Amino acid sequence: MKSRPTLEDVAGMAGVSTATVSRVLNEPDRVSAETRSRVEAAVAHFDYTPHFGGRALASNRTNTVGAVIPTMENAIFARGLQALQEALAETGVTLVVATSNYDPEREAQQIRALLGRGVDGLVLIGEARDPALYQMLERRSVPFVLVWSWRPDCPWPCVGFDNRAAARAMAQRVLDLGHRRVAMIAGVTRGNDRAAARVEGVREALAARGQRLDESNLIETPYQLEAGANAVRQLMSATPRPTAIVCGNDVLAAGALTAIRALGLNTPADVSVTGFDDIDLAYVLDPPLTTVHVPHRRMGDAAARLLLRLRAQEDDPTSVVFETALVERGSLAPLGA
Amino acid sequence: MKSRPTLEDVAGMAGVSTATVSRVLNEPDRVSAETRSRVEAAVAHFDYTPHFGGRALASNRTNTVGAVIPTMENAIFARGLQALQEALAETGVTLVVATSNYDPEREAQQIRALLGRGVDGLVLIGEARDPALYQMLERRSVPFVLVWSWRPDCPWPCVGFDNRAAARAMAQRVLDLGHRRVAMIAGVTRGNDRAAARVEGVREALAARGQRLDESNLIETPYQLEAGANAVRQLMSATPRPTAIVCGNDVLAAGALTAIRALGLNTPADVSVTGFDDIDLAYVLDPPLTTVHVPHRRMGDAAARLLLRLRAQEDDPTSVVFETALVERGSLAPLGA
DNA sequence: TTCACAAATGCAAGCGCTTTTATTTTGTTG
DNA sequence: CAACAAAATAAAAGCGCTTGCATTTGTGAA
Repeated sequence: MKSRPTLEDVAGMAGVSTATVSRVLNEPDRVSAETRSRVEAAVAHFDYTPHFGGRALASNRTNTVGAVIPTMENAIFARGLQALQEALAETGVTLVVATSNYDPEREAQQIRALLGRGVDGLVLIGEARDPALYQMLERRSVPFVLVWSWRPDCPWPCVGFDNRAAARAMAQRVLDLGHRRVAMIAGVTRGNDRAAARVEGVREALAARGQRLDESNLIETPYQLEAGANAVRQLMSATPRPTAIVCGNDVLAAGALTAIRALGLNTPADVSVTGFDDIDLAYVLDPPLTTVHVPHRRMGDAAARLLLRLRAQEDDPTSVVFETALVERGSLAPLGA
Repeated sequence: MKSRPTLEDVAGMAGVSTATVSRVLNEPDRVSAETRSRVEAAVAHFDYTPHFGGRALASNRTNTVGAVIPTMENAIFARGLQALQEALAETGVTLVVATSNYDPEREAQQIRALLGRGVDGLVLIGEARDPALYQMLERRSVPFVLVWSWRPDCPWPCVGFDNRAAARAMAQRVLDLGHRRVAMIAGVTRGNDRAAARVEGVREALAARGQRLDESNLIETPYQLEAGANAVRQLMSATPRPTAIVCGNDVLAAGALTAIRALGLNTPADVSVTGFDDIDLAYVLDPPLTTVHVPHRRMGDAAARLLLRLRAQEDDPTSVVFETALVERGSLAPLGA
């Protein structure tokens, strides 16, 4: 019986048509001040809020954008999302988040689910995905932005950084410090261009010095503490042992540090370790982690702005690249120091 | 020109009415197998997906539930949300997340925003909030579940644990180990019943031994690494210094450990530290953190189930309490050990 | 005063779907 | 094979809102 108030109720009370109430809500300037205040009073009286479905149907917009991220459990995405959300909220747009757990099939599924929810924009992590998916997005003309990765000539609108160059720089630094036996603990590269680019970057740096990352010195594993720890145990059982371990992200590096300590070894005296991302975790570790700083918040923010512009089609916005920075802390030291 | 396909398009192609197509989509069993496959073919042909707004308007449901959490940047919420989302997804329900940054006003605002988005259920963190908000939720008969806190006789459906009892147990343990100068770094208690309950718990344990937590030994500060570090600097400048610091959560404890190290002191030799939550961070710290384990995932899962039952109104579901466990690691040691 | 024009508002047609009710088809039974 | 019940489908009425167009009102210039 006590069903929610509708536009009509409000209009009735204010003595205007529903069209006018709608205008007060959406384009207040088009209504005279007097009428507006009368309508606003009625709105307040009923504690009226527009019906989302009705609105979406009539206007064919939901003011919702979706994001599909690998996981909420890595602080980097959490942080980026927060910024994304805040920037979108300024324009009255809501963010809906779904997770893929680094599984391409699951990601595709989640994208479909979000489209089904009527999102009018999409934020996706990285570039690697089935071309059919991109086709579908274009066919439905859903604006989207790729975040977290960037490369020259990427055909899609991106907001990211050059993972490969950043990883290369880190590996170069490791080599500059005299290390020659360098191993890498990488993330899973299938369906993850960021992880793959980081491996490539390290490979390039090594190649430039005439070295290579052979199979025994490269372990690919999920981005989890335990996985990082396991990888270290495997790497450190080789003879000779590596003197430096470059990790695909900070979580792997944290697991690595813990395992190294458990083995009775010392970082960086016995083996140096580097991370990637520069999450908070990195500087509470002991020793604090030398890592690559990535401006997650700023990326989230930029992604929001780019997406909003795409949606408004005001111009033809282009990709945004961010610089990364090598942050030197205690976990990387010169060989033999 | 190439507007999206509608039910009518599909119906036309399959040679049935729109009602039948709708049934195929929503209650497949009510349609004969033959018709169904014909419709499904047409759906596939158009790559049809129902229009969210139309659906929401006609059925008056969005199959969306909202959650307002303090922040995505603390792993505990991230983890709980992940579980929540997964459990909801099994029923085809989408989760929309908003953040309040521990600000009650902002939380209220976000709740309103979610209601405006037509969520048909709500997950909120903790119990402390303006009674007017609860009234509004009841008036609109929006089902909701409170997570993360629990106390006897809580009038709302809760899925949580007894923060006070857990904190009390931790403080008791600290006292049992011989500590007499105990300090606490707590979270901000305004609008945060979990933080407040944890302080109370510690107070109770101390009181039971004839001690009290005086002003100089209790610092209330935001849940941030830097804040934990600052608090430690302040506490350790007192004479005599505390021998044990109980922290309101693991993030504060991590900041504390880092600052203690920076002061040239040793944990636990010079001062013991305890945390709360048992996030991954806790066991990669050095020393690993003695803390209270909280089953975040299971809470998220249980919250989803409870909310779905509330929504279906099949019965009158009751609150769920989880047990916590004291996890002893290296950061807490007997006094003088 | 009158007219042209702009501003303010009302009218009413949908938007795409669900759902109740009515109708047709199918199957069953004596 | 008629008679009826059950199953399958169609018809059509909205759900609450936005928006193009028509109408009314107010304004300044002629």
